[in-house]
Amino acid sequence: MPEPSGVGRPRDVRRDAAIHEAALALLTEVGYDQLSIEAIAARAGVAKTTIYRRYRDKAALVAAAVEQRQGSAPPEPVAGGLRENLLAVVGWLAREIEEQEIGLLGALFAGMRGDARLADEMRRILRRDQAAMTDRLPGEELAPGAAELFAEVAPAVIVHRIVFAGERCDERFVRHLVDDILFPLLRKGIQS
Amino acid sequence: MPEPSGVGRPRDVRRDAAIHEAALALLTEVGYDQLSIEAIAARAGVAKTTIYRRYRDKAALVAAAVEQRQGSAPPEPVAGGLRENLLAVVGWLAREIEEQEIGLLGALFAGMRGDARLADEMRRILRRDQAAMTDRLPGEELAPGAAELFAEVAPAVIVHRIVFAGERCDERFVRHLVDDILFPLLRKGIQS
Amino acid sequence: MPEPSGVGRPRDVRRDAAIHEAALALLTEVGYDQLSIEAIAARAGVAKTTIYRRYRDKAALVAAAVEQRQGSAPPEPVAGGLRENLLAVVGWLAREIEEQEIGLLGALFAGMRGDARLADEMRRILRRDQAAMTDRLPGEELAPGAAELFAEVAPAVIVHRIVFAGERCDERFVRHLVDDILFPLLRKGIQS
Amino acid sequence: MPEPSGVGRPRDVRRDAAIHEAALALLTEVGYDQLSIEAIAARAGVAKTTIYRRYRDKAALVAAAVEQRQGSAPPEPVAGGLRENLLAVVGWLAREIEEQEIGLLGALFAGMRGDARLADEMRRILRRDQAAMTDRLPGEELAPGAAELFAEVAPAVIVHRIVFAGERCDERFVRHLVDDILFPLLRKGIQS
DNA sequence: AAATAACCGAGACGGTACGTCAAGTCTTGAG
DNA sequence: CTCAAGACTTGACGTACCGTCTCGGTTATTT
Repeated sequence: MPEPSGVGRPRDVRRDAAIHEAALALLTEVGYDQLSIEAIAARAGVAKTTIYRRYRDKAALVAAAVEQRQGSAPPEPVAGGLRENLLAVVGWLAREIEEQEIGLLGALFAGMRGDARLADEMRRILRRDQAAMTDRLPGEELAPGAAELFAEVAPAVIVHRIVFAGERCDERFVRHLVDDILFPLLRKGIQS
Repeated sequence: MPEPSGVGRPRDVRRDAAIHEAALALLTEVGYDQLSIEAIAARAGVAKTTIYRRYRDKAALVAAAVEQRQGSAPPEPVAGGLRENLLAVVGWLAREIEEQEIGLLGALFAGMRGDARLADEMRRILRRDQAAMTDRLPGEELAPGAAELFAEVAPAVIVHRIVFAGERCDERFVRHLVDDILFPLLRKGIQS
Repeated sequence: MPEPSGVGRPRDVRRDAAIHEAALALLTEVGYDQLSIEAIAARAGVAKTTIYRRYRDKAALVAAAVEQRQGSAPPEPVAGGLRENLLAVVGWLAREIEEQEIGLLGALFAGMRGDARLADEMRRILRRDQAAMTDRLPGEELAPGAAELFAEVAPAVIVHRIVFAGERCDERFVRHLVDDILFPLLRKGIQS
Repeated sequence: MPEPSGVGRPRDVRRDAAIHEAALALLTEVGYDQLSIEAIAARAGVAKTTIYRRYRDKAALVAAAVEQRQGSAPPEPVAGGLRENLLAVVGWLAREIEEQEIGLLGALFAGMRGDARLADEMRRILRRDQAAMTDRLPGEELAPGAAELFAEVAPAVIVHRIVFAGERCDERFVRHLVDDILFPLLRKGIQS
């Protein structure tokens, strides 16, 4: 993509916003592979060329749209022990993924084939929140390496449930995930 | 799909095979969303009609092809304790997923939107091996509910690693998964 | 263009007709360079691909449409001498060119660049009527080589008048062309 | 087009020249309907705006470029009779047309539809040289009205040969045109 | 000297049409 | 009824130019 070089008429940022908005809306409405540039352009009230000037293809557009979107912030550490904080963070994560990441996951799966660059981009985005997320856990109760373990297991199980089991991540599931999996794994002094 | 009713010229089973073969080959070559019925027909040396007579659309075809494909069987239980058997089963699972399920995952993600029927179909297929798989684990060392936990965690972490981390599932990772996650979770008498 | 090979569903001849009709109509309405395949398809009630299956591009389509179109037949030889027959034939030719060849001329000029094949095609079409035309002239009054001379001069002057002078070819002009140019040139025994 | 009013920064005449040059070069290279303003601007090293400030559209630009281009002057009258002068003038005319008018003709045909103003402009340009041309012919040998007849027939037959017959205008053709057509028509005392 | 007015390059923008591709349906003729 | 071949409609693709419109910056003339 030819980056805007500063000379010439500057790009209209309202168009960027409109495109992102339309893309995200349609993404959640129809899913990734039913998503068409044509429809995004129409919804955004923008010419197709205006999109193609910015993004090489659908994958790049979705990546940008998702990156720019700001999800809600991870919850502040709460009073109480590790378990309470795990419940808070996992609950937040489950909602976050459930709400809008699904379309993104489709983009990732569908697009990473034949476009390693996109795959990397996606992974970068996905990792973005992880640091902030694991910071919320109280260090003193954690086993060594627990943060990595959390990032490895928690999103995996949540995504797996949503996509492969096709079930919601309700309160009960969050408690199950914390009590039966994460808490035993992460708390200090349990490693065999 | 109009099931063949028995009268008239019978369907040529060699065509079914050729179609499946071509579909799976192209699936791993180009990925799900670059997969075209047109190309499958060409590769299989078969008319498009012959495919549409059998499957409603691309999703159904892929589902059938994946279902019919026989992966290698899960390993027999080995002498030794739970850990050895976990290593064997997880190693097999990782190879299985790594080798060819990726295209299927793309299909699942991309297709489940707007086609709940397909999603269910896919889930049914995915669950098929799980029973056989968990049967391989020695019951006497397992905590109660361990089989479900295994099915919930192991594939999730493997898929997550491949897709989101974009890393291989080598021997080292398998040991890590078993020793740091599965073994602590599943062995009898560890539940708090 | 892949010629239809006989096997498979045959092309629908009514579509050919509709396409030709729409092309000729739009050609005379808007001219060659304002002519779009898209509009032809819409007018003919036919998909764009159905046109592109038959013709490589606009030029080829116009060539075919013009070729297929049957203009009126040249007039029968009339009683009377050479001059009367010349008047009849030239009058017919002028009307023929004036009515609908103009768009074709545009196609020819615009398209022969970069497509020698089309140019040849066009020339073939243009020459088609000439033989029939010159047959109408009474041989016994003609100087040797008069038929070639007629074909060389008469269409040239008519086209030149329409296009370059931008004037109609009325009765007066036809008489002028015959009396002042063609008759002196073609009648036997005048060669110096 | 807003004519430059004298105040403000004056237009850069070198740009006019560059635009004309590029236009004519591309015109002969790719033909009229493959000619794009975008390409002309690129070739001339000039912004599109700079062209659109001067010309309403492609047709106007081509018209101006062709008008400004100076072809070679018609030959001086030579010693000898009418035939020799005809040979000289027709030879010059054939070369002139053959060399570079073809693209112009395409412009004319393609553009006169829907732009009568352009057509008139073109005709004006085409007629420009005719007066000078016919002045070269020795009046005393000419039949009355011969100049008009020459202008009517000679360019017509030349253009027709190039475009419709697709053949070169070599020495032989020039002699044929003069001896078999123009000389008999134009010389004094031959009119029946 | 400043103000004004037009020129200029660069490129965004909404459009229109291009020519291609694949989807899924339909039609023919042969088996 | 199956099958191969291929026509057909539909709809999106990504590209190319169109002609218009900002921008920032550059000359000239006019005040």
